[in-house]
Amino acid sequence: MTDTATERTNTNAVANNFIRSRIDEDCAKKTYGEKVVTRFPPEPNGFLHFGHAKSIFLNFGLAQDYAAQCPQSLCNLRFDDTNPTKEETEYVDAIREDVAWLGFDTSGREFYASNYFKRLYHCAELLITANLAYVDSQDSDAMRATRGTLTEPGKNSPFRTRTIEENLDLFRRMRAGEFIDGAHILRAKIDMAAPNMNLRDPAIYRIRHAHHHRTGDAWCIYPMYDFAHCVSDAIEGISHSLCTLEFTDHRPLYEWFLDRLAELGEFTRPLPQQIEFSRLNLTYVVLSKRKLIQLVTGGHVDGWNDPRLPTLKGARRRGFTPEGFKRFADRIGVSKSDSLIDYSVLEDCMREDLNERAERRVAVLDPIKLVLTNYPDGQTEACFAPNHPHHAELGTREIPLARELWIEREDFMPEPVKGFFRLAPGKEVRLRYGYIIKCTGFDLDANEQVTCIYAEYDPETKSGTPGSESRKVKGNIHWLSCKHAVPAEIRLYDRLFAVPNPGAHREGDAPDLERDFLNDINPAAKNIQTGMVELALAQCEPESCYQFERNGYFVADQYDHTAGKPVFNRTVTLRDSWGKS
RNA sequence: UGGGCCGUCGCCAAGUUGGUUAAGGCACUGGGUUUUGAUCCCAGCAUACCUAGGUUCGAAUCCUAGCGGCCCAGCCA
Repeated sequence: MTDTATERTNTNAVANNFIRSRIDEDCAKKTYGEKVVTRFPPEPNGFLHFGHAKSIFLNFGLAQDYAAQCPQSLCNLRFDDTNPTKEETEYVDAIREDVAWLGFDTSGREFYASNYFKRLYHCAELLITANLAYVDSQDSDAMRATRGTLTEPGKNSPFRTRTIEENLDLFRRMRAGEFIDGAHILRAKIDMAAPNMNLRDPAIYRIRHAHHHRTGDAWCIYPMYDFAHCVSDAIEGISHSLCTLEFTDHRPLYEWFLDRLAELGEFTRPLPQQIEFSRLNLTYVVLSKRKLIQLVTGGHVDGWNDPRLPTLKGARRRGFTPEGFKRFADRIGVSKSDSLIDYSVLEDCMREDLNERAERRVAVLDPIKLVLTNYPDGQTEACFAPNHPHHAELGTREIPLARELWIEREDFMPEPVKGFFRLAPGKEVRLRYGYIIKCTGFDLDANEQVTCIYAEYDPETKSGTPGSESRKVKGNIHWLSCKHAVPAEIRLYDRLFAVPNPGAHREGDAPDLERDFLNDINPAAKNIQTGMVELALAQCEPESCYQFERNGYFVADQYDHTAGKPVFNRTVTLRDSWGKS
């Protein structure tokens, strides 16, 4: 193990990974001089999701970390906008916001593949001139038919032998708009018999008479990903171009383009290198763009920022935090093996972050009335609760106690089961920050539902007073004075899907059975109810995070929360070793 | 059955120019603190690195043969 790797382990910092090792080598050899330049290259055709968060922390994090030893290290936000039929400005703005939300300032380092259209076009002509690209006039069906299969080589196009002059002429006319979509296509001249399908004369430029969100109608031909991406990397001086595993087979093509262009004098070495890592797989969610779109357009969720959705917009509204995502990214690491991360890992990361930063408050989510029969009617007294158990400097706040209180319905059992140590007839429990009480009875309605609970308090046991510690009770429940609480809309969210792998085969399924992931949606993932909260909670700002004691972490809704109508979303519950067993 | 990538504890993941006892995190289990069944603290947790052979004084690391998983036949990215 290297010294730096040992340090990382000892300081419990980010673990070493194969990408860092590669970069370390390049730094040691000064391959790229004093810089490590990465890029985050989303296509602006959808919203960013949890998988992108992994990539963002990887790319921006690397540039940030290496800035210490390689001062010129940077990470570019680059919109990969080479397909005008799918991309929109709306997404560009949303992506920029999400990246900023995660904590990365992209001002001054915002790039677009479309900014390089002229240069890309020039590179294409260069390849044609070098007899390394040709205009094919077969239609897409014919191209598919001659591409061969995984086990059989393809056949050369009849247009493969066109002269350089003819190719140049046709390509220029393509660019001039003389042809309709699909009439011709520019292909790299590599090898139709290559075992790697990507090398069988891949398409470089296609005709698309479409309006581009940034270049308007200036172009009617657009470069393909494989061509645009490597050239964009080279133009921006990217040193390490990180992408997911499915692009591994594209690397030879990435290198082919850049090597040829370097030989032709268009780029100087060192050239950027592509390195692949495995994409994020998470249980209980779907992360494919197609499925996400289906959920939104099919009305299965309430828009792209639905708190149930694994989009960054949804996460923010759910109350997930950038710091929580950072923890998550560090925890799952980076490698090339296919991994499946349990959703609880993400939830734990959010809990850990929120535990540290969220002030405590009291909310009764499913209120039932408790009457202290020996407490004077009309009397009110102050109880004091710390705002954070580990941070005394955050102070305390006053919580008024009176005769009639709201407590959590599930904190009372008329006939307690074994191990239940909250309130039950004849049993004692402490009102958190208040007195010890003893249950003396309860009312039932016609449906045998508990409607009211009665108890007597012990005046000698008030929290914080001398002698209050003399008697210990195991149970400790939260409460709110009826007169001093306000109703709030409480949105209880849970995992979007009811099964770990939505849409996947299950044991016992017929081999040919096709399951629809939509059928695996968890109908209980959203549950809206009215609870009672501390008075001051209504006044908080949207997006304020709190721990509602004994209930979980909640956030004031980004859009709907107002002082007049408070709305809180449950981010994640507290861990509960009682509920488990 | 073409090519590429991967296979180390329940989940991640170091280690892979062969060298004594296979990092770390999460989960889990046990104990302690605690006015949140939360948090926090302490301890435990792979004679074993997909399998089988082989090379070697010595192999997770090298060789051979298998097995298993993922990706690729868009004028998408």
